[in-house]
Amino acid sequence: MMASDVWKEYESNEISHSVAHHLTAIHELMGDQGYARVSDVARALEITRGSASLTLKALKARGLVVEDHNKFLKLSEDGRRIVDSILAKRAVVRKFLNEVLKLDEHQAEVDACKVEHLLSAQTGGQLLHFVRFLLSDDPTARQFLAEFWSKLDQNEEWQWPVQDVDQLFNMESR
Amino acid sequence: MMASDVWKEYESNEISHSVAHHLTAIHELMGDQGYARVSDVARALEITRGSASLTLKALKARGLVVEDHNKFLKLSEDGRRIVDSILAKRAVVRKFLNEVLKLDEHQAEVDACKVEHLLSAQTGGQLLHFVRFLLSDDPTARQFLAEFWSKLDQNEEWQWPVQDVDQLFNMESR
DNA sequence: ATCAGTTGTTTTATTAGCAAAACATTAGTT
DNA sequence: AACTAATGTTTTGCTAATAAAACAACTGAT
Repeated sequence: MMASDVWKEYESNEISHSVAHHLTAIHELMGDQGYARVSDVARALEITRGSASLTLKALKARGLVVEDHNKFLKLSEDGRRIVDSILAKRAVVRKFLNEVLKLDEHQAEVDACKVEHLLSAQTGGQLLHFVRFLLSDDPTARQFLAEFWSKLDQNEEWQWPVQDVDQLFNMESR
Repeated sequence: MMASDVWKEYESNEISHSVAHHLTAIHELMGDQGYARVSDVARALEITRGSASLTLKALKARGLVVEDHNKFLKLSEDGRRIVDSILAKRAVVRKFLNEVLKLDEHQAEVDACKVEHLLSAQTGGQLLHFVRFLLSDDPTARQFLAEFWSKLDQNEEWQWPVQDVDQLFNMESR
């Protein structure tokens, strides 16, 4: 039986996927061209100006975005903090999917983009530790990865999804 | 610059979070009590019967749920296939977060629940391979995990998020 | 048989996020 | 000055997913 308080936490996130990308768009525009206006965000996200205007108005009300005397947008302290944590999680997940699991770059980017705003800080932090050690020059880590990758080549013709979830790990991990 | 076709793929998923849980609720109710009606699904998800009725009507129209002559619900072939893949991904992610990254069970369950319907089949499959090998009795895997866990205890007082994303992996993995 | 409880549906309303279109403002050009 | 382009906002409408409330139909007990 699924605990109902678990699945409903999906909506109780700090930010939505859309908000995450409005914020990161501002961040990247600031880095790329030094400023970010409503139209720039709309262009970057390929949505209409009207849509961006409404979303950004809400973000200003939430204190995540601040507006210049001349309609120039900027991330607030809180907004910057959120963007930092999202970009860090995205980078970690993308690196793990691409460089460890050997998924192609596009797939890694798409999947990382999908989950970046959903992972908790703890999960992101632990995953960072893990990937850091995994990709370090520690001989044990290197040997482990080498063995894993060699095994990967062997089960090329594998089928997903599996019929019986209970047998997913029916090997040695009870 | 973020490729705009990447972040918009979030909406172009096969199923939404809500649909995923309506379907898995039917699956689990069938296993638990042998049948699933609209009210049972609503109770399991803690939403109103009206809400469940509408969502399930849409799922019947999409051919993922079929209805008995007496309003009893059942997963179609397609519905069952979707539930299988979701439950498999959830199990893999939960196991990875809990047994490898050592996140507590609740956190692992919540995060797995959030991303289960978003991961591609390839990502889920590769992650399964990885976790299987990682938790197998292969001596290299065991040694690697032992070293990782011992390192985990050392950086207990770590700070997330990081200020500079570019320095996340600034160690040896360029 | 009536009354209460359960079930399923429909209608109305809300929220987030988008598009489309109308509108006002500003900037640049001629 | 006038014309054009870009910008920002507002309004209207759409979809998905919810709640709330009203309603109809069936079940069961007394």
